Amino acid sequence: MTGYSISQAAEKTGLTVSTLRYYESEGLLPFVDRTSGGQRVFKDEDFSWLSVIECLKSSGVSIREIKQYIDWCMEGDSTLCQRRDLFVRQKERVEAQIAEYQKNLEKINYKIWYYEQAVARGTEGGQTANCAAFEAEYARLRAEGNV
Amino acid sequence: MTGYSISQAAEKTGLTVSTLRYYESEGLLPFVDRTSGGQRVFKDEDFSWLSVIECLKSSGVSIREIKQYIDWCMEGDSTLCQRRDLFVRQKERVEAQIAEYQKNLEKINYKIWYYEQAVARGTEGGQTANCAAFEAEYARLRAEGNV
DNA sequence: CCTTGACTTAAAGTGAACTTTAGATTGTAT
DNA sequence: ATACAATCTAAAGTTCACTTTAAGTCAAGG
Repeated sequence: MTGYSISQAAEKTGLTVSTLRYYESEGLLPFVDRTSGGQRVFKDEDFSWLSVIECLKSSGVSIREIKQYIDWCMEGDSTLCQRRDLFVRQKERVEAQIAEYQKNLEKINYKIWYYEQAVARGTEGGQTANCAAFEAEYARLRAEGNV
Repeated sequence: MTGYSISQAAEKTGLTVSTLRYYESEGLLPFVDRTSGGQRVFKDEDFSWLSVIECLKSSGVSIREIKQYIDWCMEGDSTLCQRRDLFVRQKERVEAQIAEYQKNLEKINYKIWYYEQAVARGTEGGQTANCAAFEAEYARLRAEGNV
Protein backbone atom coordinates (compact mmCIF):
# COMPACT_ATOMS: atom_id res chain seq x y z
CA MET A 1 0.00 0.00 0.00
CA THR A 2 2.82 2.36 -0.80
CA GLY A 3 2.17 5.78 -2.32
CA TYR A 4 3.85 7.04 -5.47
CA SER A 5 4.52 10.60 -6.56
CA ILE A 6 3.49 11.59 -10.05
CA SER A 7 7.03 11.21 -11.36
CA GLN A 8 7.32 7.75 -9.84
CA ALA A 9 3.99 6.86 -11.42
CA ALA A 10 5.26 8.19 -14.73
CA GLU A 11 8.31 5.99 -14.48
CA LYS A 12 6.27 2.92 -13.58
CA THR A 13 3.83 3.40 -16.45
CA GLY A 14 6.13 4.75 -19.13
CA LEU A 15 3.87 7.79 -19.51
CA THR A 16 5.12 11.32 -18.96
CA VAL A 17 4.21 13.40 -15.92
CA SER A 18 2.23 15.78 -18.11
CA THR A 19 0.37 12.95 -19.77
CA LEU A 20 -0.73 11.71 -16.37
CA ARG A 21 -1.89 15.20 -15.44
CA TYR A 22 -3.65 15.48 -18.78
CA TYR A 23 -5.42 12.16 -18.24
CA GLU A 24 -6.55 13.30 -14.85
CA SER A 25 -7.81 16.58 -16.26
CA GLU A 26 -9.84 14.56 -18.78
CA GLY A 27 -11.43 12.55 -15.98
CA LEU A 28 -9.58 9.31 -16.58
CA LEU A 29 -8.10 9.09 -13.09
CA PRO A 30 -10.84 10.01 -10.60
CA PHE A 31 -9.43 7.47 -8.15
CA VAL A 32 -6.03 9.12 -7.64
CA ASP A 33 -5.64 10.52 -4.12
CA ARG A 34 -4.06 13.79 -3.00
CA THR A 35 -1.96 14.85 -0.03
CA SER A 36 -3.32 17.57 2.25
CA GLY A 37 -1.16 19.98 0.25
CA GLY A 38 -2.79 18.92 -3.04
CA GLN A 39 -0.09 16.68 -4.53
CA ARG A 40 -1.16 13.49 -6.27
CA VAL A 41 -0.51 10.16 -4.59
CA PHE A 42 -0.77 7.05 -6.75
CA LYS A 43 -1.65 3.79 -5.00
CA ASP A 44 -0.67 0.30 -6.14
CA GLU A 45 -4.19 -0.47 -7.31
CA ASP A 46 -4.23 2.69 -9.45
CA PHE A 47 -1.75 0.99 -11.75
CA SER A 48 -4.25 -1.67 -12.73
CA TRP A 49 -6.59 1.12 -13.80
CA LEU A 50 -3.74 2.65 -15.76
CA SER A 51 -3.06 -0.72 -17.33
CA VAL A 52 -6.65 -0.99 -18.57
CA ILE A 53 -6.48 2.58 -19.85
CA GLU A 54 -3.26 1.74 -21.66
CA CYS A 55 -4.83 -1.38 -23.18
CA LEU A 56 -7.81 0.58 -24.47
CA LYS A 57 -5.69 3.47 -25.67
CA SER A 58 -3.24 1.28 -27.55
CA SER A 59 -6.06 -0.56 -29.21
CA GLY A 60 -7.44 2.67 -30.57
CA VAL A 61 -10.06 3.82 -28.07
CA SER A 62 -10.33 7.61 -27.74
CA ILE A 63 -9.83 9.45 -24.47
CA ARG A 64 -13.51 10.34 -24.54
CA GLU A 65 -14.58 6.71 -24.77
CA ILE A 66 -12.15 5.69 -22.07
CA LYS A 67 -13.62 8.38 -19.84
CA GLN A 68 -17.05 6.94 -20.52
CA TYR A 69 -15.81 3.56 -19.35
CA ILE A 70 -14.23 5.00 -16.20
CA ASP A 71 -17.44 6.88 -15.46
CA TRP A 72 -19.37 3.63 -15.80
CA CYS A 73 -16.97 1.91 -13.43
CA MET A 74 -17.47 4.66 -10.85
CA GLU A 75 -21.25 4.40 -11.24
CA GLY A 76 -21.30 0.83 -9.99
CA ASP A 77 -23.22 -2.33 -10.79
CA SER A 78 -25.95 -0.61 -12.83
CA THR A 79 -23.51 -0.20 -15.73
CA LEU A 80 -22.16 -3.75 -15.91
CA CYS A 81 -23.89 -4.46 -19.25
CA GLN A 82 -22.58 -1.30 -20.86
CA ARG A 83 -19.08 -2.16 -19.76
CA ARG A 84 -19.33 -5.71 -21.05
CA ASP A 85 -20.73 -4.43 -24.35
CA LEU A 86 -17.90 -1.94 -24.64
CA PHE A 87 -15.35 -4.73 -24.47
CA VAL A 88 -17.35 -6.91 -26.86
CA ARG A 89 -17.42 -4.06 -29.39
CA GLN A 90 -13.76 -3.38 -28.79
CA LYS A 91 -12.92 -7.02 -29.42
CA GLU A 92 -14.59 -6.77 -32.81
CA ARG A 93 -12.78 -3.56 -33.64
CA VAL A 94 -9.39 -4.99 -32.71
CA GLU A 95 -10.05 -8.17 -34.68
CA ALA A 96 -10.98 -6.06 -37.70
CA GLN A 97 -7.80 -4.04 -37.23
CA ILE A 98 -5.69 -7.16 -37.11
CA ALA A 99 -7.36 -8.45 -40.27
CA GLU A 100 -6.64 -5.16 -42.04
CA TYR A 101 -3.03 -5.20 -40.90
CA GLN A 102 -2.67 -8.75 -42.15
CA LYS A 103 -3.94 -7.69 -45.56
CA ASN A 104 -1.47 -4.82 -45.57
CA LEU A 105 1.25 -7.27 -44.63
CA GLU A 106 0.54 -9.26 -47.78
CA LYS A 107 0.89 -6.17 -49.92
CA ILE A 108 4.07 -5.25 -48.09
CA ASN A 109 5.48 -8.72 -48.65
CA TYR A 110 4.75 -8.38 -52.31
CA LYS A 111 6.56 -5.05 -52.37
CA ILE A 112 9.56 -6.52 -50.59
CA TRP A 113 9.69 -9.31 -53.14
CA TYR A 114 9.23 -6.81 -55.95
CA TYR A 115 12.07 -4.59 -54.74
CA GLU A 116 14.35 -7.54 -54.08
CA GLN A 117 13.96 -8.54 -57.71
CA ALA A 118 14.62 -4.98 -58.78
CA VAL A 119 17.63 -4.52 -56.51
CA ALA A 120 19.10 -7.80 -57.83
CA ARG A 121 18.64 -6.57 -61.39
CA GLY A 122 19.73 -3.05 -60.54
CA THR A 123 16.62 -1.62 -62.17
CA GLU A 124 12.85 -1.69 -62.08
CA GLY A 125 13.07 -1.94 -65.85
CA GLY A 126 9.52 -2.28 -67.06
CA GLN A 127 8.30 -3.96 -63.90
CA THR A 128 6.07 -1.00 -63.15
CA ALA A 129 4.84 -0.97 -66.73
CA ASN A 130 2.93 -4.22 -66.44
CA CYS A 131 2.33 -4.41 -62.74
CA ALA A 132 -0.69 -6.69 -63.10
CA ALA A 133 1.34 -9.38 -64.87
CA PHE A 134 4.02 -9.04 -62.22
CA GLU A 135 1.55 -9.41 -59.39
CA ALA A 136 0.13 -12.47 -61.09
CA GLU A 137 3.59 -14.01 -61.19
CA TYR A 138 4.03 -13.27 -57.50
CA ALA A 139 0.67 -14.90 -56.73
CA ARG A 140 1.71 -17.98 -58.75
CA LEU A 141 5.06 -18.25 -56.94
CA ARG A 142 3.33 -17.91 -53.58
CA ALA A 143 0.79 -20.57 -54.50
CA GLU A 144 3.65 -22.90 -55.38
CA GLY A 145 5.31 -22.10 -52.07
CA ASN A 146 8.35 -20.63 -53.81
CA VAL A 147 8.19 -17.40 -51.91
CA MET B 1 -6.65 4.90 -70.57
CA THR B 2 -9.66 6.87 -69.51
CA GLY B 3 -9.32 10.08 -67.51
CA TYR B 4 -11.10 10.71 -64.24
CA SER B 5 -12.08 14.01 -62.65
CA ILE B 6 -11.16 14.57 -59.03
CA SER B 7 -14.67 13.71 -57.86
CA GLN B 8 -14.64 10.48 -59.87
CA ALA B 9 -11.26 9.66 -58.37
CA ALA B 10 -12.66 10.38 -54.93
CA GLU B 11 -15.51 7.98 -55.55
CA LYS B 12 -13.19 5.26 -56.84
CA THR B 13 -10.84 5.52 -53.88
CA GLY B 14 -13.26 6.25 -51.07
CA LEU B 15 -11.29 9.38 -50.22
CA THR B 16 -12.84 12.83 -50.28
CA VAL B 17 -12.10 15.40 -52.94
CA SER B 18 -10.35 17.61 -50.41
CA THR B 19 -8.25 14.73 -49.14
CA LEU B 20 -7.01 14.09 -52.66
CA ARG B 21 -6.16 17.77 -53.05
CA TYR B 22 -4.46 17.71 -49.67
CA TYR B 23 -2.41 14.66 -50.65
CA GLU B 24 -1.35 16.38 -53.81
CA SER B 25 -0.40 19.52 -51.91
CA GLU B 26 1.79 17.33 -49.69
CA GLY B 27 3.56 15.92 -52.71
CA LEU B 28 1.99 12.47 -52.62
CA LEU B 29 0.57 12.65 -56.13
CA PRO B 30 3.23 14.17 -58.42
CA PHE B 31 2.07 11.88 -61.24
CA VAL B 32 -1.46 13.29 -61.57
CA ASP B 33 -1.94 15.14 -64.86
CA ARG B 34 -3.79 18.40 -65.54
CA THR B 35 -5.94 19.69 -68.37
CA SER B 36 -4.80 22.80 -70.21
CA GLY B 37 -7.19 24.68 -67.95
CA GLY B 38 -5.48 23.33 -64.80
CA GLN B 39 -7.97 20.69 -63.71
CA ARG B 40 -6.66 17.38 -62.40
CA VAL B 41 -7.02 14.29 -64.55
CA PHE B 42 -6.52 10.92 -62.86
CA LYS B 43 -5.37 8.04 -65.05
CA ASP B 44 -6.03 4.36 -64.45
CA GLU B 45 -2.46 3.73 -63.33
CA ASP B 46 -2.70 6.54 -60.76
CA PHE B 47 -5.03 4.33 -58.76
CA SER B 48 -2.33 1.76 -58.13
CA TRP B 49 -0.24 4.55 -56.63
CA LEU B 50 -3.22 5.53 -54.52
CA SER B 51 -3.61 1.92 -53.47
CA VAL B 52 0.00 1.78 -52.22
CA ILE B 53 -0.50 5.10 -50.43
CA GLU B 54 -3.64 3.71 -48.81
CA CYS B 55 -1.80 0.56 -47.74
CA LEU B 56 1.00 2.56 -46.13
CA LYS B 57 -1.37 5.05 -44.55
CA SER B 58 -3.63 2.39 -43.06
CA SER B 59 -0.65 0.56 -41.65
CA GLY B 60 0.41 3.67 -39.78
CA VAL B 61 2.92 5.42 -42.05
CA SER B 62 2.83 9.22 -41.81
CA ILE B 63 2.19 11.47 -44.79
CA ARG B 64 5.78 12.67 -44.52
CA GLU B 65 7.17 9.15 -44.81
CA ILE B 66 4.85 8.32 -47.68
CA LYS B 67 6.08 11.44 -49.45
CA GLN B 68 9.63 10.23 -48.94
CA TYR B 69 8.71 6.96 -50.62
CA ILE B 70 7.01 8.71 -53.55
CA ASP B 71 10.04 10.96 -53.94
CA TRP B 72 12.27 7.88 -54.05
CA CYS B 73 10.03 6.33 -56.70
CA MET B 74 10.32 9.47 -58.83
CA GLU B 75 14.08 9.49 -58.42
CA GLY B 76 14.45 6.17 -60.20
CA ASP B 77 16.65 3.11 -59.83
CA SER B 78 19.20 4.74 -57.53
CA THR B 79 16.73 4.49 -54.64
CA LEU B 80 15.72 0.85 -55.01
CA CYS B 81 17.50 -0.19 -51.80
CA GLN B 82 15.91 2.57 -49.74
CA ARG B 83 12.50 1.57 -51.02
CA ARG B 84 13.08 -2.10 -50.27
CA ASP B 85 14.35 -1.20 -46.79
CA LEU B 86 11.31 0.95 -46.18
CA PHE B 87 9.01 -1.99 -46.81
CA VAL B 88 11.20 -4.32 -44.73
CA ARG B 89 11.02 -1.88 -41.81
CA GLN B 90 7.31 -1.43 -42.34
CA LYS B 91 6.80 -5.18 -42.28
CA GLU B 92 8.46 -5.30 -38.86
CA ARG B 93 6.36 -2.42 -37.61
CA VAL B 94 3.12 -3.98 -38.77
CA GLU B 95 4.06 -7.35 -37.29
CA ALA B 96 4.82 -5.62 -33.98
CA GLN B 97 1.48 -3.83 -34.18
CA ILE B 98 -0.34 -7.09 -34.77
CA ALA B 99 1.46 -8.66 -31.82
CA GLU B 100 0.45 -5.75 -29.60
CA TYR B 101 -3.14 -5.95 -30.77
CA GLN B 102 -3.16 -9.65 -30.04
CA LYS B 103 -1.97 -9.01 -26.52
CA ASN B 104 -4.69 -6.39 -26.11
CA LEU B 105 -7.17 -8.92 -27.39
CA GLU B 106 -6.25 -11.28 -24.57
CA LYS B 107 -6.84 -8.58 -22.00
CA ILE B 108 -10.11 -7.68 -23.67
CA ASN B 109 -11.21 -11.31 -23.64
CA TYR B 110 -10.45 -11.45 -19.96
CA LYS B 111 -12.54 -8.35 -19.41
CA ILE B 112 -15.43 -9.80 -21.39
CA TRP B 113 -15.28 -12.95 -19.29
CA TYR B 114 -15.00 -10.85 -16.13
CA TYR B 115 -18.05 -8.76 -16.99
CA GLU B 116 -20.07 -11.76 -18.09
CA GLN B 117 -19.55 -13.26 -14.65
CA ALA B 118 -20.48 -9.97 -13.05
CA VAL B 119 -23.58 -9.46 -15.23
CA ALA B 120 -24.72 -13.00 -14.41
CA ARG B 121 -24.35 -12.28 -10.71
CA GLY B 122 -25.74 -8.79 -11.02
CA THR B 123 -22.73 -7.35 -9.22
CA GLU B 124 -18.98 -7.06 -9.29
CA GLY B 125 -19.15 -7.91 -5.61
CA GLY B 126 -15.59 -8.10 -4.41
CA GLN B 127 -14.25 -9.16 -7.80
CA THR B 128 -12.30 -5.95 -8.12
CA ALA B 129 -11.05 -6.29 -4.57
CA ASN B 130 -8.85 -9.26 -5.32
CA CYS B 131 -8.27 -8.84 -8.98
CA ALA B 132 -5.07 -10.90 -8.94
CA ALA B 133 -6.86 -13.98 -7.60
CA PHE B 134 -9.56 -13.49 -10.18
CA GLU B 135 -7.11 -13.22 -13.03
CA ALA B 136 -5.42 -16.37 -11.77
CA GLU B 137 -8.73 -18.21 -11.91
CA TYR B 138 -9.26 -16.98 -15.45
CA ALA B 139 -5.78 -18.20 -16.41
CA ARG B 140 -6.52 -21.61 -14.87
CA LEU B 141 -9.84 -21.89 -16.71
CA ARG B 142 -8.19 -20.94 -19.97
CA ALA B 143 -5.41 -23.46 -19.44
CA GLU B 144 -8.05 -26.13 -18.92
CA GLY B 145 -9.80 -25.02 -22.07
CA ASN B 146 -12.96 -24.08 -20.18
CA VAL B 147 -13.09 -20.60 -21.57
C1' DC C 1 -23.14 33.96 -75.20
C1' DC C 2 -24.55 32.75 -70.85
C1' DT C 3 -25.67 30.08 -67.04
C1' DT C 4 -24.56 26.55 -63.91
C1' DG C 5 -22.09 23.14 -61.65
C1' DA C 6 -17.64 21.33 -60.96
C1' DC C 7 -13.31 22.68 -60.54
C1' DT C 8 -9.13 25.78 -58.81
C1' DT C 9 -5.95 27.89 -54.91
C1' DA C 10 -4.63 29.85 -50.54
C1' DA C 11 -5.56 30.28 -46.11
C1' DA C 12 -7.90 29.52 -42.02
C1' DG C 13 -10.25 26.20 -39.00
C1' DT C 14 -10.87 21.58 -36.56
C1' DG C 15 -10.20 17.86 -33.23
C1' DA C 16 -7.37 14.70 -30.99
C1' DA C 17 -3.77 13.95 -27.85
C1' DC C 18 -0.63 15.65 -25.90
C1' DT C 19 3.41 19.22 -24.47
C1' DT C 20 5.11 23.51 -22.95
C1' DT C 21 5.14 27.62 -20.34
C1' DA C 22 4.57 30.64 -16.44
C1' DG C 23 3.98 31.54 -12.07
C1' DA C 24 2.66 29.88 -7.60
C1' DT C 25 2.96 26.29 -3.87
C1' DT C 26 4.74 22.13 -1.41
C1' DG C 27 7.96 19.06 0.65
C1' DT C 28 12.56 17.93 2.10
C1' DA C 29 17.34 18.22 3.22
C1' DT C 30 20.72 20.92 5.45
C1' DA D 1 14.92 28.83 8.72
C1' DT D 2 16.18 28.54 4.20
C1' DA D 3 17.20 26.77 -0.06
C1' DC D 4 15.81 24.12 -3.78
C1' DA D 5 13.75 20.43 -6.24
C1' DA D 6 9.31 18.71 -7.22
C1' DT D 7 4.78 19.57 -7.52
C1' DC D 8 0.59 22.33 -8.67
C1' DT D 9 -2.91 24.90 -12.09
C1' DA D 10 -4.43 27.32 -16.10
C1' DA D 11 -3.64 28.46 -20.43
C1' DA D 12 -1.29 28.57 -24.57
C1' DG D 13 1.30 25.96 -28.06
C1' DT D 14 2.29 21.82 -31.12
C1' DT D 15 1.63 18.21 -34.53
C1' DC D 16 -1.01 15.51 -37.48
C1' DA D 17 -4.30 14.81 -40.94
C1' DC D 18 -7.59 16.64 -42.68
C1' DT D 19 -11.83 19.96 -43.62
C1' DT D 20 -13.89 24.28 -44.55
C1' DT D 21 -14.18 28.75 -46.49
C1' DA D 22 -13.72 32.38 -49.85
C1' DA D 23 -13.08 34.03 -54.04
C1' DG D 24 -12.25 33.02 -58.33
C1' DT D 25 -11.84 29.87 -63.03
C1' DC D 26 -13.22 26.16 -66.25
C1' DA D 27 -16.31 23.38 -69.18
C1' DA D 28 -20.62 21.67 -71.00
C1' DG D 29 -25.68 22.41 -72.22
C1' DG D 30 -29.20 25.47 -74.05
